[in-house]
Amino acid sequence: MSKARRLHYLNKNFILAQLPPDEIESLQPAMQMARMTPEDLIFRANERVEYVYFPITAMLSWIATTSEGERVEVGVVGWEGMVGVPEMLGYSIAPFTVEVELPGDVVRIRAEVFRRTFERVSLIQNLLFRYYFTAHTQLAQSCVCNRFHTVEERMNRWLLMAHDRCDGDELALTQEILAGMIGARRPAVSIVLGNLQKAGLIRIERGRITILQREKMEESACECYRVIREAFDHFIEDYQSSVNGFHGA
Amino acid sequence: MSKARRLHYLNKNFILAQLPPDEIESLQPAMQMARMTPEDLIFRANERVEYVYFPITAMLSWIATTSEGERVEVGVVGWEGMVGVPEMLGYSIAPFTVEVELPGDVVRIRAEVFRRTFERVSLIQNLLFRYYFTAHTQLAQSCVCNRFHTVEERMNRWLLMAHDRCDGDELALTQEILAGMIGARRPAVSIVLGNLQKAGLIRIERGRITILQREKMEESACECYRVIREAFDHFIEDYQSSVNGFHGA
DNA sequence: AGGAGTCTGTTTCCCAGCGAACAGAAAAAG
DNA sequence: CTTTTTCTGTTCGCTGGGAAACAGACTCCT
Repeated sequence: MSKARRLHYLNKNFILAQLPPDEIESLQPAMQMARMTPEDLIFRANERVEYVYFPITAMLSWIATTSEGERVEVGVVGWEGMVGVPEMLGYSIAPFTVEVELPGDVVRIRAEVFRRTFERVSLIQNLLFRYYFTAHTQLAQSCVCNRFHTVEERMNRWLLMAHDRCDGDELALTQEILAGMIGARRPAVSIVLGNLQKAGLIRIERGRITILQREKMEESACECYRVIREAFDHFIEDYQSSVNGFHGA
Repeated sequence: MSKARRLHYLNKNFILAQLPPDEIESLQPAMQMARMTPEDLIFRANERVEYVYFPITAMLSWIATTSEGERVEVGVVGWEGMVGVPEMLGYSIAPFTVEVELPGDVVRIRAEVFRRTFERVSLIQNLLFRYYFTAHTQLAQSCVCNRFHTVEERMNRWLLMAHDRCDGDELALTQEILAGMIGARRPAVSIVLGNLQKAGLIRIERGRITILQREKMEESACECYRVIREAFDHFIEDYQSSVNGFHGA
């Protein structure tokens, strides 16, 4: 799916956009739009979940940490997904830390209200499970990427994934944060970013990275980007066709 | 949960053991016991799923590969779990390769029969989703482990996880395979194993590794082992108490 | 405007582990 | 028993990137 096609969903969250009107209506009172920045907390691991979140232009990340304080991102969530799935099963405790990586809008729904949606079998339920399985692929591929690929490759992948989920070509983030996302040190990231800029693929400014030549970045990214993207594309296209089958549209 | 307590489930698969009698009965005709060895194929990524598998003494692994042929395990499945979850959602295509890592017994059920279980909300369905979320934790922690931990730490973790899932203290596997599991080269594994043997924690024989001092191995393993194990323990204990609550037992 | 705080570019040292290669030992095949 | 195959132990050079440190640049605050 092209970035252009993706933009179709940028004014709304893909999952919410699939909800039948009656389900939307019942959630409406507990639903609110919010603008989130990296300072805002989404979930802290092992703490109670108050809201489930459906990003629109914001990008969230699942973060895993070690007791030594090392951090690495194990998954990203943008307009195509949501966080708070455990709520579906009646778990109120977040298994991972989730942070805002790129500022933007989200829709959030109070957890206890959202959970009621799962008291019967529904379209949204099936959709969310499918989403979760897709996220599983993302996680597995991140595993591979972390094991075998260089800082350059991992960073390239991350930038492309972020670019897919943000509005426009500018990513508002520092090199420090970027390094944290891919589990590398800042100096390594700084050098690699410098090379990309010399090659004209990106522009670096303080606290901001602008993607200039996305196509070339895709060429030089590791296969992990493609694998993950295909999984998400499949999730979206698959669901659309199943809905079309349902409604005869 | 102690290894001793775990052994309680070794004669049966934990998930199957939770099934109410009527569900067992309806699955019975499609269910069969089989002995699997590492030569047997479970799933190949992107191919059709014929059976879902519930290991008993066998240990299976989800394997991710790169196009260059590098391989790394992204998850293990033993007596506590199952493979074939996508079937629950009507996906018939395996997202990952799954292999037999340690030979042993499994129960398998023809996929199309198993799927019927999911046409209505049931206990087993909730159980399986919970299992899948636990597997998610395992995957995320593997991500961290792959990024930050040494060959020695990763190998230690793997040996402990395998030990939790096998019958007895002997693991029937070559160093080559072990290296593949943790995404390292055999020489590195060979050296680390040699050190463990010198320290008296294991015994190495051709094609076989015997765990001699499990407690000491746990001490020297990275925290990833503990995190994953706690997630699985929680899965099992949580479900048991919810069932007890249900049945008043 | 000036100073504090934050972000970025770069350098130096160092090592875990990859890649490659080979020899010996155990098992399997004949 | 001999040959072949499959494992295991070990060695060595090389490199990506971690750890630490510092200077310069930008931003924001007062």
